[in-house]
Amino acid sequence: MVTLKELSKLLNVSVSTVSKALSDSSEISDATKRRVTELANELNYKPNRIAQQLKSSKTKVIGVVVPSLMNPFFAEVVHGIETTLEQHNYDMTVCISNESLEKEQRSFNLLSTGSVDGFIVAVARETQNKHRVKHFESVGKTTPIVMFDRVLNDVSCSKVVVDDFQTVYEATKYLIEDEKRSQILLISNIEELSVGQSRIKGYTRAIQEAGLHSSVLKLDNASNPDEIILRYLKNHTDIDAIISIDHITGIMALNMAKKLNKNVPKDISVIGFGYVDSKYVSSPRISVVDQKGFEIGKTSAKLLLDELSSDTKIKHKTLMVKSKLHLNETTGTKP
Amino acid sequence: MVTLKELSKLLNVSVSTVSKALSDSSEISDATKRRVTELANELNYKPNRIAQQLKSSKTKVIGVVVPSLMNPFFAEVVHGIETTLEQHNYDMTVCISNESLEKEQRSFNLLSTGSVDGFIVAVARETQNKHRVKHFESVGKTTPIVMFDRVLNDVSCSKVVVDDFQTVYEATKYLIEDEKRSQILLISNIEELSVGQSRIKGYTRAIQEAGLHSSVLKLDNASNPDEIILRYLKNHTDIDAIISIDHITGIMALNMAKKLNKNVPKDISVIGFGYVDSKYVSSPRISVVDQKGFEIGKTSAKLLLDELSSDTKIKHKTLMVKSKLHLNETTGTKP
DNA sequence: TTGTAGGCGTTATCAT
DNA sequence: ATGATAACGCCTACAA
Repeated sequence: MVTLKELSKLLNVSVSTVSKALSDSSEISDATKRRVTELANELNYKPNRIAQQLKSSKTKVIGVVVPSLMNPFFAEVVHGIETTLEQHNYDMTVCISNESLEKEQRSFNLLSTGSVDGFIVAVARETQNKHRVKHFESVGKTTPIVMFDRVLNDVSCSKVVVDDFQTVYEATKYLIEDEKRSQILLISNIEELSVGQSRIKGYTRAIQEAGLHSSVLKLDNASNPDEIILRYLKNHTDIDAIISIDHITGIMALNMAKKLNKNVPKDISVIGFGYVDSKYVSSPRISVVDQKGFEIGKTSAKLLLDELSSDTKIKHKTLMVKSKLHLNETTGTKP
Repeated sequence: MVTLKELSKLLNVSVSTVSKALSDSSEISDATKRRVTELANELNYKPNRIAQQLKSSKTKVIGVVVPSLMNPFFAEVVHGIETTLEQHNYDMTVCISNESLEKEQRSFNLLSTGSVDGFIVAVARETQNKHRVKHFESVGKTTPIVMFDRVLNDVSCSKVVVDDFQTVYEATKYLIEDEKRSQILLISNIEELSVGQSRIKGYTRAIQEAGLHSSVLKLDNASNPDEIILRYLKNHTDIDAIISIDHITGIMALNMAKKLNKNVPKDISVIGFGYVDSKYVSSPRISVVDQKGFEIGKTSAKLLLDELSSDTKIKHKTLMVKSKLHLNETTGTKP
């Protein structure tokens, strides 16, 4: 690792001259600038980022803490974050909480010691269930935090949320009004999460307003979700529409309906949740509520960078990224 | 951010005393140790990691550069990396190359300026196609690199590879010998990658050895891969087995076969590629070659950490993680 | 135009 | 047992 000091020795000038020359300072003569830059290029000099960080007490690194990367929604969000950060020459340190409170705390504590300029986080399941907020509050005092999707209302920080209630409300209404469905089943594997609850409420509201009967199938992280769905459909042959609120059970439900020789969408309409590419792994191509993970990631990163660059303390914002219902072949009577 | 200096002022002792007391040095009296640690706890002192990094010229951070996170294989690998790193108190900076050479180079150049102690990388498609290796070679001189899956043979560094040839060879042989299939179609969307070529070779070898006719359907990143597969199956009604070598076209092929009223696995056996959880989104549950992404991630991280901790320069190793064929319901005459 | 000196926060060596 | 000093690599106000 070649340093300013070494360059200065080789050139018989002082360290500060080298430093200034490399930053093209007007104080330095063109002649020395040339000499310096030439040697710097030759030896492939690159300023040591750690030293720069210590000096400036800015790292240009963001800590990203997510529950999982195997959930394509979070993978998409992280991708969105990376896209925006890289445009602004920021790096990201990614930590995976695995839905564990303790792991999340460790990540925050470790990274908040000067390693990152800010955080973007979707809080772990356990954290949300136990309502533990101390690690966010203590870190948040000195380092800006942006929460997305999984958000804690009682923590004061910026947030990027999804209109979960509204989206599912509208999707359900669509099934009722446009598709004339009346026995609509909601399938959930995330009912203990705040986002899950909002989605279920959206469904319930639409069902109630239409004077219909609501049916919610909770899978409780069972190991055989497909079989549970199959059994349910067998025992409730009147179901004529299914809406799933996570990224995988929609496709399962579609497959199970087909297994029971139901025609989709003629006999049963299906709407899944997640991201647009889901449609490629199902036949017919599944209609989905696109959570816009990429968008959420970009928005979160921008929000955080704004907060970091503004000298005046902005008060925390909450932005909403609207989901979008993509109708494909599992809805509509004419597929 | 409270520093040693501040503590030392408040306690009327020198900075070095505080530093030693906090690291429980035997030079310091128990009395002062107590005084120091008490105040440190009270003020929630945490050593500044950047300063430690500058002093020790070790960052305890690994740079991870992958082509994508939307491909569940890479997401799984990154998860495996994180799991191992976190056990050893390392963090990771994740960069997504998006299959772009230029982005990959930028990431390497930026991070190699003291930001990370080592790299784990799966090289981008473009890099592999254009055979550009300079950024790896120049960085590799000073910083250890581990390549996984997408590997460049002419770069000297440690590698973690998959036995692609052997795995597909065996899977094909299984279809031929155990399932008595004779018209086996291979579907590929990654034929330009080295791993894709190895897989195709494994297939071809098995087919040739059995004296059968080989058929390879290349999708060329088409926007309507499902339709291409459907058309192919329509025009080649004699196909009695399908093997896909990427993570998504296997499920597509299964769905298309069903659409043509083929019974899977009675009429057609299907084997996909990817990871075990794929089976949850298909019906019947798809048989897959599990690439063991998690394992690959853990192995890569361990290999790198070994290299970092050993003072003697180990020469570079190449490890192999064996894939495993998981037979589910899309193979076998008795599902 | 160039050089000197000090400091970012920590740690290690060498006095006292 | 405690403190002073230097150093990691960079930057910059101030001197020369």
